[in-house]
Amino acid sequence: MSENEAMPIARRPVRRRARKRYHHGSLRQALLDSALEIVEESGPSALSLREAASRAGVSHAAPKRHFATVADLYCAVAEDGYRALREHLLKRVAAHPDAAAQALATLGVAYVEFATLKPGRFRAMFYSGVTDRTAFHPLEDAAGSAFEVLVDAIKRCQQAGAVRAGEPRELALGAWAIVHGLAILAVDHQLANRGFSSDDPVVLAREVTQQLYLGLRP
Amino acid sequence: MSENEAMPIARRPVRRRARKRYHHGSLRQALLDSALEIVEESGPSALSLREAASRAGVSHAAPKRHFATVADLYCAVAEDGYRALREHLLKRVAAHPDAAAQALATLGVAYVEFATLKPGRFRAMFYSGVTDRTAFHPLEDAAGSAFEVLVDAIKRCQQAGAVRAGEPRELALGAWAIVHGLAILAVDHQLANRGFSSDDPVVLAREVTQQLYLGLRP
DNA sequence: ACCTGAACACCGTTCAAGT
DNA sequence: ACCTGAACACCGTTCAAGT
Repeated sequence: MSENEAMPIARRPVRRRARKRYHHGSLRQALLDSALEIVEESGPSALSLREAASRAGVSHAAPKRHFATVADLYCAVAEDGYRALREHLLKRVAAHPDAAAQALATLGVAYVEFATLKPGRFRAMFYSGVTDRTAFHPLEDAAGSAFEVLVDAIKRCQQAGAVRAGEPRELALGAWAIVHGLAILAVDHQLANRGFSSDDPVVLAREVTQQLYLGLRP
Repeated sequence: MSENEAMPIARRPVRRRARKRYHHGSLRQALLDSALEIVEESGPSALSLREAASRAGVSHAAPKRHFATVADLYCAVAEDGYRALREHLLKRVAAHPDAAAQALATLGVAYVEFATLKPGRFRAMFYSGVTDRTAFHPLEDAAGSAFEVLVDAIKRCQQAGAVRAGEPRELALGAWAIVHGLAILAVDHQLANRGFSSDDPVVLAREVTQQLYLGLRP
């Protein structure tokens, strides 16, 4: 919005600091930090190599060595996002070391909570602009690690007799789908004005995870 | 990809046909058709006013009267998509006029089926590039109408004793979230190489809707 | 009312050149 | 190895001008 007009003045000190040495030293991380700023400020579609370079205080062609194309920068944001998501989930789950069923419910709510805390980052993680993300192995690994947190929680519930028998990964898919669907709909403002019991996605997440646990049948 | 190189030759006849009259007559529809072509060919991020104008055989500034900004074009694609989605859902549900529970299950599978049949269009409907879609009332109305199909199916199930008591809209939200999450993950290639029982999103949709119906509890 | 063509400020991407 | 600056082909958006 109006951040774009104010930006050249606001980032001058950053630019000077970054140019003390010709070799930046940690340009990759600086570009990633800029990228996170941009998506959180203006949404995933506002992310560009040139703007990230500008905020890092380097020329528009400088990112090339670190991010060959803009898709690489998007994937780095997504990878970083999956790592942060995993950390967030583990932190929330740690509060329920013994209660397996409660840990699973908390996990679902925490997923939606993560999305609402950093909507720009979450939307960037699932931004449809990048089609061939399966080619980026670090991203695939980070996404897989986050998913395993959910699979483990399902397994623990089964051992505790709190979840019915079945392939844990398959059950985890349903649990992922329901909270992911809710989170994506929430950050894309698709849930507004539709007569739901609350406007808070986290409250809706509690309802919806409960629905999945109990089932729709009478 | 390589469609871009071949395009100028391929669309010459269209251009001539469109320029027979100075006034195009139905430029809005022509631009929308071009837009659907583009998103299905190259994904939602490839959509642009200039490319749509070019395919419709008009100058790059011609869309202005019909779509003031590129966001308007995205919203028109999304609105059209919701109408098509509603039609698809109604068509599939019509096969089960008496069996309320089976109609509900079919609805969920049909949602994912729609996404996989027209992935570009489906991704465009939920493309994060447009942030303020709530301002576009025709889009909101079309989305609301599609959601009502699901709410009605839930109500019928409750009347038939196939779904437990509760606010129908709230139950519909959970059902929407789980199939929407699965559909989005599928069209964004997030389900590949994760060890699920099938690579077919429609098969997974059957599993997941069944999970929601039965519940995770033992 | 509807469309054109020039104009301007952004992009991504490439490449020769500098350190 | 890492960064710069010029260059080119795309965008969105505006605006005076044509029909």
